[in-house]
Amino acid sequence: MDDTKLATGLVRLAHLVSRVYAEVSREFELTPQQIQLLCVLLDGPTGMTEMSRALGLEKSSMTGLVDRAERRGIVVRVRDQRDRRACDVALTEQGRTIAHAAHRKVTAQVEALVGAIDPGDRERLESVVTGIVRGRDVLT
Amino acid sequence: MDDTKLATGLVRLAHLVSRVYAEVSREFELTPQQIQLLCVLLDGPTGMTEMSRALGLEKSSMTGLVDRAERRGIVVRVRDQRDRRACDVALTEQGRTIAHAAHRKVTAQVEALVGAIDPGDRERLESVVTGIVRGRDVLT
DNA sequence: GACGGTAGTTGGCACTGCGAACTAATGTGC
DNA sequence: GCACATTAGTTCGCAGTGCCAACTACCGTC
Repeated sequence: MDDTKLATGLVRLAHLVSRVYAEVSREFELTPQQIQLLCVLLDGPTGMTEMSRALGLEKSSMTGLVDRAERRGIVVRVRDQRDRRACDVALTEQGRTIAHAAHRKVTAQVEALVGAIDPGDRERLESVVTGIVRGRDVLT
Repeated sequence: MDDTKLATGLVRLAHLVSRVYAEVSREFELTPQQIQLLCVLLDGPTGMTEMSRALGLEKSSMTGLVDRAERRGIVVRVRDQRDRRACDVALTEQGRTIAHAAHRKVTAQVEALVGAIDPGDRERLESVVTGIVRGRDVLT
């Protein structure tokens, strides 16, 4: 019966983290989605379809997201030579800078959220969280 | 150095939970925000201002959110008698049903995500997570 | 009874994300 | 070598999100 308690706690924690994400994004005058896009691209230039998988979005949603990001000068579309239908999206210099800074800030604030906990607890929590996340997601 | 590992894991977890939330919401043909609204209201009728605090939104954003939810018949605005500026938002019967069902589904899916862990660890984690979350949030 | 604060709304804006329909290039089978 | 299905990405229309600034209406107080 109370095996929902941990789940509930994790959901709340997730909401909390989302707020941190949103706040940090605002500081950079970007949306959380745009920051997320940047973070995905830290792994290197990526095609639209692959990114849509990584972000869990429809391809059609990607188009707009990348359009707006490009307009802001944080990413660029690079036409693929081998396959002229395709294009890779890559970070601009500015985009890369923001991506790193945002990543640092989010990490720091989440770390602060967790605060001081017993080192043993931290390790346990870490391994559980890592286990849950493994092979499922792509992000920051 | 590796004190960023937990933070990173938590960010990924947050994204994962958001997806669960989004999927479940879609099953009910509602948005995550609308489901969130319902869950907050499970604690009882609530004024606009208080809800905006609970959800971390501007009051003006609440107006639209509640408008659309009301149009869908899942909540109602109840004019406050004592203070004629104010109103409480309350669940309709249908809203309550959905709120419970959605809560169950989200919890179950997150629980499934967590998977099997040692009962002792679970209890420990529960209290750690609860400790982090305490007094900061309101949600499911 | 004037006046400052509070509850909620309005309007304009940029952005999100979906589905369906589309264009253009690629690869496959015959 | 060409018809055909497939794949990459775009376009369009739509409902919804969330901010800010400005506003209305009501409350409490002096």
